[in-house]
Amino acid sequence: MLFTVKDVARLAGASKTTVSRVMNKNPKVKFETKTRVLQAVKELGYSPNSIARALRTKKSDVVGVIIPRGVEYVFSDPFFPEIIKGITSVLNLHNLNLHLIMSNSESEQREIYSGLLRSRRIDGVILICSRFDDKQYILKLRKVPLPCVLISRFPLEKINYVGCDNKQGAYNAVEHLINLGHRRVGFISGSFDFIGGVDRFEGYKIALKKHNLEYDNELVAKGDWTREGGYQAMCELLNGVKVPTAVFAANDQMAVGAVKAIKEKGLQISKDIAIVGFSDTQFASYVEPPLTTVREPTYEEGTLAAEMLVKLINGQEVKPPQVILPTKLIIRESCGYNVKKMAKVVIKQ
Amino acid sequence: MLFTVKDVARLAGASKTTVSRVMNKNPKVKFETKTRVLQAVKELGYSPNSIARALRTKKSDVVGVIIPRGVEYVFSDPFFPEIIKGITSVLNLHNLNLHLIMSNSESEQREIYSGLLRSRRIDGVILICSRFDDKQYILKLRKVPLPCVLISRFPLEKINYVGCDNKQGAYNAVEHLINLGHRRVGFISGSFDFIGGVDRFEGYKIALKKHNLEYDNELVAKGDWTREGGYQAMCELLNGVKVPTAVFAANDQMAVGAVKAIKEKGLQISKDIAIVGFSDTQFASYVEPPLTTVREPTYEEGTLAAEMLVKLINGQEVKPPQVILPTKLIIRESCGYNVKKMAKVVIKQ
DNA sequence: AGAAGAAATGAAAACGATAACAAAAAAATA
DNA sequence: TATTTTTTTGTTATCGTTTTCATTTCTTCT
Repeated sequence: MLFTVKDVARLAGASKTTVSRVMNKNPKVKFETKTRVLQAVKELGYSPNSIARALRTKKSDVVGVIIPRGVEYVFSDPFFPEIIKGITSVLNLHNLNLHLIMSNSESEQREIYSGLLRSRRIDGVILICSRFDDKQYILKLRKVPLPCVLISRFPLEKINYVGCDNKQGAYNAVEHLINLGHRRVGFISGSFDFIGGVDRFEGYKIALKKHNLEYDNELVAKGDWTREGGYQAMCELLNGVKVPTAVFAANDQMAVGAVKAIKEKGLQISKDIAIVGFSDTQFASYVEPPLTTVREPTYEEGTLAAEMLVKLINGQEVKPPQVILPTKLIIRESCGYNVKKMAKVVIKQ
Repeated sequence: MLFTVKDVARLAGASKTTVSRVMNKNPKVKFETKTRVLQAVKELGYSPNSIARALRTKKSDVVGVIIPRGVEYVFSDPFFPEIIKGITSVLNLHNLNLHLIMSNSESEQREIYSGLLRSRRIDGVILICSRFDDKQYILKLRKVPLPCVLISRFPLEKINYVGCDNKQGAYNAVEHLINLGHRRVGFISGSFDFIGGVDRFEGYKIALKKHNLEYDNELVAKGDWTREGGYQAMCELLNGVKVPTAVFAANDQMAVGAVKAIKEKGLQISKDIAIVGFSDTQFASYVEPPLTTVREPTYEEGTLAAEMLVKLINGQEVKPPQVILPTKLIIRESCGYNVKKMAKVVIKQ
């Protein structure tokens, strides 16, 4: 049996208002009545109807997390659970609930935006976006309007987001290779409809420039974020006129594919061709040899985004509206090391 | 600006009730008035307040998915996103929303059960359970009461669940090894607080028995589902008095760890020691050599559970209340093959 | 002790939808 | 045309809270 304030009020010999005050920890209730009410609450196992409360207060205490179709796998594998864990850790702290919105198709996606966001079911939204195409949805969100935080940098003004520094991360990876003595550093790109794909490519180019190496189209092959794509791209590079001595792949999956291609060619990783990945997904360390890669602070992206959103919902100001978290180069065994430069390099598990 | 039925009614020159009827596709509205109302709806960009509707109808159109702390990683990696994808694909079809409940601690877990489930915020629950300990929560759920479907077999009567056939899967894996000619088949177990851990162990033992091989404690080492645990367990086996010629690990992560240990010992996978994993996670195919493993139909578990729950919510009968989905042995390269038995074995990518 | 002020409590309205019932309009029948 | 039946529409109550405002009770001070 489910009870209401009315039941509690009757049992405690108080009014509905008083019961409500007790439930909401309003201090203007005499200690004695409070205990009487709490006793009744306990006795009946009463828990307020959050729907009714939401209707009256116009606050649902629910946050929507939107995951556009396709994002969860393409980029990196434990991305999705990790980011959700980060988000929930913060939301739980604030007694907020999480609505997971995962569209399986473009049309579903559209419905979500037209219906759900206006249904007052949600106090704010975290949008895990990553493609330039997501712009249309972001603009719609703004019109609702609903507090909103993106996960991933996005080239739009006046928007809240938290992302990781893809450009700098890529830069560090490539610089690492150059510091090891490599002059012919190849790149296996992701697709360029992804923001991260473009940024990582940028970082690659900037690193070359900084070290006076000329950008060479022959050293770049296009992948599609998958292992198979990485494998194909590496084959291209291996069969090209200029075979690179080191390759930076825009994510770990492709790096793993590249490793396979290199091995099949009878070459040795790190000795013949060094390789660096991006994201530090689990298989980066599973592969033989363990992959040097760029670690993305996925969990922190989740927590930060959630914290930002909570502030927005509470009408507080969000200090820097846009946050780019630093990445970290994780050095394992896929690049070996140049003895001359060894002082600069710390081998890490 | 957000509008209500009242606004639409005024603009369309109709009553609130009529507007409500149109929104709910009630057929008893004259075509002419219907179009007038829809015109007004469009003009104002009206969308019903789902909170108010939920209060009145006592249906929130929200389904809770509970993921107890720790489950998402221990078992197998893409488990979590894959199962969620399966669930959402069905829920979206029925216009149901998904509340993701992820507790970060035991105390949070407890709060969830005492508060959220009674808050009428949810019409039903999918509980991704896997430990015997989860029993307490299941029992609480029953008391609420709230339609509920478990993902994972659970040793309780009169409960709805969908799981995969861990026992048969393990059986098949071990039988495969035996068919290849192996007589000394080892087992790396997971922890036994997990239902799947016990079932897979059972399957191992049954397969031995069926083929007249005696169970031998010396051939069994305890892991903890992690790669590191698998590595340690394999080391134990390798240093034991009876070194197995084949090993079945209760999940892929441990299998990968075992592979590492075997390689370090200077032995060759499949030639010296064959190995089979469980789950067919992504790294099963990433490892060198690609792992023979048992595929768990994760996505289908999600869809089926969601379909069952939808039926329960609608008061329909759920035909078989408990479903065990079959697994599939994926044969790759970690076991090689016995020429004599080859006819039985199909090599697969 | 009585008045003024503060603290605690309660009655009634409101949030925005739907449901039950009643009434009006249209169609069918006599 | 009058009457019955059917279709369509509208009125009012309701879901379970919180909020506003009024009232009561308790303190404090002269």
